[in-house]
Amino acid sequence: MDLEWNQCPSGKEDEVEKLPFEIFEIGAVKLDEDMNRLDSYSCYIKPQVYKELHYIAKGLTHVSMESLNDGKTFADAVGEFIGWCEKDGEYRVCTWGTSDLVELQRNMRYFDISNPFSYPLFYYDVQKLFSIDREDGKSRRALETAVDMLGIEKDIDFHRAISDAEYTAKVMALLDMKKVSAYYSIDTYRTPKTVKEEIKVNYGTYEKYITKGYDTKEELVNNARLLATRCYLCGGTARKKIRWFTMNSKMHYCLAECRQHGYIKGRFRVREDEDGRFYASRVLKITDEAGAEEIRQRQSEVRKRRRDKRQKKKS
DNA sequence: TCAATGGCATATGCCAACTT
DNA sequence: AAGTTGGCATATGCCATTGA
Repeated sequence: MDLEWNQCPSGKEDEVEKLPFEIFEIGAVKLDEDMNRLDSYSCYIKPQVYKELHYIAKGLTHVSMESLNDGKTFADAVGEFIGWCEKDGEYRVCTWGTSDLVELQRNMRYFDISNPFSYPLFYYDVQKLFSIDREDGKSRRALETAVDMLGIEKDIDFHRAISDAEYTAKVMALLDMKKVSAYYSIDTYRTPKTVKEEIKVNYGTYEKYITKGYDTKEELVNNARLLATRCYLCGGTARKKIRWFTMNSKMHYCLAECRQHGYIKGRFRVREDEDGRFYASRVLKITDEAGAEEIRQRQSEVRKRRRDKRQKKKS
């Protein structure tokens, strides 16, 4: 799936706060389990909030307001699109990058449409899968770059919803899905409300954990479930070698050790959801002596920096 | 132009424990 | 008693990347 959206043409001062980006086009291609192309979907949406195109969006997509005004209401478009998704049975959304599902749900919330997606919402970020399969797993390539690297023919213009969906599908079809299929992403537009809704996924090489939301950061970062380090391979307690520490209040790190599986490095990031509640997304990962040493280094650097600050202040 | 992520960096202030 | 140190927390900004 790919979306095109517009933003306030006259700048942030005049924008509608709850809707920084207004979706005006939906495009999608449906693949089966074997990556065979089954069907496609495409539609325009008539703008309700920003009635002029921002010059960036206009230059990128080359659409005209005239054609958008012939489009459907957002509610009709979403209803139709979700119907198209569901008509052949179970489906999984795949996008290039992480932003489309966020903006889609933000638009749904703004236009008061109940969220049709299952919870928790797992999806494939094809940009990430491409990186895991063909690069270092961390790079974030532009769709056109990936298309070039894979030698896919560029027979249609980029930056239209349906064409980018077609290209994303073609990229995905060329990936080694046996290798990358385990690496699905977790959408956090809707965050866990209760402990029961919390999300913990074991990816084999690492474990991801999304906590519920708390009113204050203090409550969050002092929470026992967040701070506890259990080995995700055997379930045993992993004793802390270095307790949780932070460099900037957002990223926290620790080092633990499982009796059976050795060093486990932990990191969590404090995040804020749309309702202003604080939650954490934590990753535990088995590491080796070198990885452990990196954590020790990082901690001593933080200490040294603070020590230096003190002395500098005195002199 | 605007949103988001991750990494790195700077500055500041309070408190408790330890050292001198 | 005065000074030092680390822990903890807040705020901010830069860089590089992607998305529209």
